[in-house]
Parts: sequence; C-alpha cells; structure tokens
Amino acid sequence: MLRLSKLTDYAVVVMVQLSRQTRTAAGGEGGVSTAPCLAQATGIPEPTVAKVLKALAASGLVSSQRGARGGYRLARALSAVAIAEVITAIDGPISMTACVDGATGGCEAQTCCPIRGRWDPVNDAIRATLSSITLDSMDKAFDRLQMPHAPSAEAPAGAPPGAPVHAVVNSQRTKSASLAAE
Amino acid sequence: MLRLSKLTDYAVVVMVQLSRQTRTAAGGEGGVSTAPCLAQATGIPEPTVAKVLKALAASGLVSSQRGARGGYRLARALSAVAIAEVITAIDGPISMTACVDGATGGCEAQTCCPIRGRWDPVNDAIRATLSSITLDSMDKAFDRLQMPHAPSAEAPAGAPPGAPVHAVVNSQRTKSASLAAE
DNA sequence: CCGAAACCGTACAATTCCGGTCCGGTTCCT
DNA sequence: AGGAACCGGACCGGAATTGTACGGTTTCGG
Repeated sequence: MLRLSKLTDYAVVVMVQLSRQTRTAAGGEGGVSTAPCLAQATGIPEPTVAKVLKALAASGLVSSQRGARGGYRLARALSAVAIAEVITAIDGPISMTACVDGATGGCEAQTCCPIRGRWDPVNDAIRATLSSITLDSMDKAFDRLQMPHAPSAEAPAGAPPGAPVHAVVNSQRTKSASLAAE
Repeated sequence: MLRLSKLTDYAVVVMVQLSRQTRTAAGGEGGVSTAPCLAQATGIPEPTVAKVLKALAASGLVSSQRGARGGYRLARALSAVAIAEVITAIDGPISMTACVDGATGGCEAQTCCPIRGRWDPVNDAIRATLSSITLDSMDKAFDRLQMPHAPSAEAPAGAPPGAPVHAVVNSQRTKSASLAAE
C-alpha cells in the first residue's frame, strides 16, 4: 500500500501553511512564523508540529531563528521543493525494501536471499517520480478543493476565533485502504 | 521511506520461483507447484507462502488447483505482470495517504483536513511507474546478481539435499533502512 | 540587567499495525 | 476410501510509528 508516514503528510501541510503565512505576513511578523502559530492554523498538535519543523530544519528545507520573536521560514519557494525532499527529510531515504545498498547486517546470506537488488530499478523510478512533483502543485490542488465550501476557510490569519477543529486529521487513516481489496 | 510490506516482497519472490519451477518442470510435476515446495525453494516459511499464494490467487495472478497433485500455476507470463498488480494483490490499492477517494469515515471534517486529494497526483504518478515495470525485469536482475557466486545456486530441482538455509530471509529486514538516515 | 519567548535535543509511554501461525473444512486425485 | 493440497477464517506476539513531555539554550524586549 506504499504507506508514507503521517509525519510526512504533516510536513507538507506545515510547509504549505508556512509559505502562506510568511508570504501574507498575517500569522508571523514579517517573514517568520512560530510553531504554535502553525499548529493552530493547521490543526496539528503543537509538539508534533515542532518535531516536524525540526526535521525540516535539519534538512535545510526551512531555516530557523532562535530566541524571542524567532520562528521558521521557508528556505526556498514551494515550487523549488520536490516532495521527495520532504519525504527524505522526515522518513529517511526513499526505498521500498530496506535491502538496498549495502544493508550491512541484514540478509547476510546472499546466496539464499533472492531479492538482493531486485527492487533497485523500482526504487529509482519512484524516486524520479517523486522528485518531479513540487509542493506548489499540491498547494494548487488544495486551493481547488477548498473552492466549493468556503472562499477563505483555510484561515490565513493568525487563528480562527473559535477553532475547536483539532486532531481530526489523526483519527483513522490507514483503515480504508485495507478493506477495499483485501 | 515508502515501505512496502514484506509480504509483497515475498510475493515477487514466490512468483518468480513459481515461474521457474513450472517452466522447467523440475519442482512441480508438469505445470504446477505446491506451496511447501515453493517454501523450501525460497526459504520462506510455509504458512507465509501459503498466505501469499492465496492472496495472489484471489487476485487472479496465479491459478490454483485443489486436491491431491494440486498446486499453483502462473496465470500469465512474468513479462505480463506488473509489480503494481502484485502490490495491489497483497497490500491493497496503491496509495500513500489513505485519504484518497471517498475515505468514508476518516477525515469527515473536510474543511479542516488540508490534505484531501492533495496526494492524488502523486499517487497516480507512482501507480503509473509501478505499472510500467514487470516481474521478468526483476527476474533478470536476479540472474545478474547470482552470477558471481554459484552458476546454479537457486536450486531449480526439488530440493537441495542438505539445504538448511531457511528463514534467514525473515530474520531482520526492516532495520537497516531506519538506521541509515534517521 | 532581567524576564519572557521560542527553538533545541532527548527520552518516554501508548497505540496501532504488520508479520507469522494455526485451526477446521473442502476438494480432488490415487 | 484415503491422503494430499488448497481454502477461509481467526489469533497472538512483536515492532514500528505516533504523540507527548521535560530541561536546556539562545535571543529579543523592556
């Protein structure tokens, strides 16, 4: 089913949201946005947002500014960030079998393990595919989906006043795929 | 990290092995091969092989023949089977977020879930990539890897006499990917 | 100069999911 | 009639991911 981790999903959301806030200067104060602010805007719990942001910063996808009035800023425009980079930042290198490269320790009996290197072309193809899609295309898809209901429901300002919408994203996610064809 | 399940990996191995055995009429007896035979040839535990074979048969990738002297047979040649089909047979439909299609039950608050449909282009691209690679290309890669050591180490005959090589494939596999970059 | 805000790094507990196994039943050839 | 093999389900254990918490450090603002 090719699951990518939920954190990666969050990372994409956070980066898109970060782009909007720093661009409109609504949530941040002149180019940066804080983790709590992003958490409230996206509905993702604060510690999780912080964790994602940290991993993103470690990979250089966002730059951080410490201290009071600190925050995060996109290192590049969304159109210059491939989702492959985000996935790599959160989940590590993109591969499907873990039997890639050296894999020192696993499958030491090469003569009996019939899968060594077998998935390499697949991994390369997937990697190429993921590298060709940038974040802004997903942002565009987002806009299109939001159209029917609310013209500006994504809350570009600091916070929607009531905003009890939280943690609904993490309820159940992986269930629907299994019941469909198993 | 894009993990695909270990079962899918096994499925590929089993299908390749099944192709060899039914083609050379070595392990089976004229076109079919049994689950225990495949288990011994591949080193995968028998119940697991049976489970994989069952899923494969349910999807029409292999055909089963019940009763004594029964067994499994490839429904199509390896070159006509895309790995996307194998993945779908074992892991369900290919998607990365489970928030695809209707997803009745999950993410009922569309207004707050910013990821609805966002991964659709990615899923489509991955699906197309996986549909363009067939099993025989992986079989070819297998041959190339086996060359250096043994000319015919894959044991095309029913069973290598001693053959204590078992269950080494399932010992540790998912570990190496995590230590690589996390 | 001092306090507050925000990031930083690590460690930890809970949950969910996957991998692997087993059972009784049915079908079919010998 | 008997045995061999598939069939369908459920079950349990282990592992990975998820989500959270805490103490420390850096920097700005008053």
